[in-house]
Amino acid sequence: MVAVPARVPEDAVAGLRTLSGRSSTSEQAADALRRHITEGLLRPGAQLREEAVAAALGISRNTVREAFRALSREGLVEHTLHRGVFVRRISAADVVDIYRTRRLLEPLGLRAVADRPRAVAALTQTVTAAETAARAGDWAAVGTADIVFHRTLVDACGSDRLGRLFDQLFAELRLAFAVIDEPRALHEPYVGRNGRIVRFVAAGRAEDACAELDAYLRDAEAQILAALDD
Amino acid sequence: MVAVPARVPEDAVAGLRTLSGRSSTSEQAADALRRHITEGLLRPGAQLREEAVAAALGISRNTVREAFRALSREGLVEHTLHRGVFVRRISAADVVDIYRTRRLLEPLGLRAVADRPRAVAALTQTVTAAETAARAGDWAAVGTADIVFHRTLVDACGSDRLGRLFDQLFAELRLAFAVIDEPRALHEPYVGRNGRIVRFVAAGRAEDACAELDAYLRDAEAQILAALDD
DNA sequence: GCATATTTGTCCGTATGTATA
DNA sequence: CTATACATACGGACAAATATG
Repeated sequence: MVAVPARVPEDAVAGLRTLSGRSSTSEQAADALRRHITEGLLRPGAQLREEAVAAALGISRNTVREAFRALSREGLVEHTLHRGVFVRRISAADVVDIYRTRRLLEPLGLRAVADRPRAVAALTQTVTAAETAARAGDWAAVGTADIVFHRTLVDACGSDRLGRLFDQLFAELRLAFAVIDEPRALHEPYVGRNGRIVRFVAAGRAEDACAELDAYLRDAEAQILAALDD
Repeated sequence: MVAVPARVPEDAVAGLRTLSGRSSTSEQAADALRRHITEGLLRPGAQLREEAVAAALGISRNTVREAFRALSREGLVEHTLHRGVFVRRISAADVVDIYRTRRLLEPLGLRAVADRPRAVAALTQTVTAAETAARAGDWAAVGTADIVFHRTLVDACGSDRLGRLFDQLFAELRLAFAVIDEPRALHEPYVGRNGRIVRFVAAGRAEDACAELDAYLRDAEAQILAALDD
């Protein structure tokens, strides 16, 4: 048989789940690849070879290529002509822009939350979940709770399009997280800070909450940028 | 030969320009379709039949399908399983959400502009261009100048991702504009209002500028919603 | 730098299923 | 209900670009 060329391991794509459902095959393929990427099973920079993906999913190359086009528009993969498709590598400039965007938008959500007791309750709940997960040492769950916290903030703006922008933005951030091997150092500090934010809001001190949020975002940005240098 | 079925006229796609360049064929096809849609040559609701598009562009159906997947992610077309691809129809709910988003984000840009004389100059220039076009009766150019004005606002935020969100959002708005047959009634009122906004900013009255911007956005939303009811 | 192998890009033909007149 | 047009999906083919030894 053929010697495995393996610039990238042949089984990088082996665990893709079997497809089933009533959406189109290419959409199911895109879903499977999306899950694999966001769960960190496919690392940034890894190449997705058409034939390997097609074989792993039991579908044709043409259908795989359709899935690639969709994922490319989502920013999860990069397409280079005649070279192929690779899991997106997030640059330092991307991180800077992502956090600039967050610092602009999340305060809008925070001020919207201030008027809504139910939103404050939802935020409190995610902080509690994060604290529980942190005590259990489940840093992946802590990271998820952090994302839910900030997504809840944005949701309070009431704009679907802003919500979708943030989903995409968080998907990119996950790609940056994937490069960091220390989930604890990454997520632990922010459990307490989210708690402070929500307590400020609950106390009606919206400006203090915004200041804390801004500090949180600046520190998180600096931490990821530092981790990206290696 | 085959009788033309023509739920949609066969030549709806006939004017697609010939492809050429150094990007992939499917990307060039997507570009050509994107231009046709944003320029209003392909109306919302029109079906893009694979074979017709492939024939018009002189490419294969597989390649057309790849282009469709990309355009679908951009929100320019809608994909319905086993029915095909249609130019996106913007709903009233979409319009409401789009303007909600604009009312959240554009004030951020307006406050950022206030500190930058060069940005104020750029805004002034687009207003002048709009006034010139209005005197000439070129309402398409007036519409373009309006878009440039508000895009300049958002640009002042300094976030690429916000800029891209707005590009997409304006692309959707163009789909809504395509349903309106009176370009003059649509664009004329806003030439003067953009002028007021920029004069407030130049005078250091940022809050007055924001109030005028908010009123502008509410009126524009109401006008489009009214036109959409028919 | 060159020859070769691999992979992508693109096309075609075709079979099957689905929605609509 | 049937017929038809169309989308879905596959597999094979070949050229062109890229990677490899």
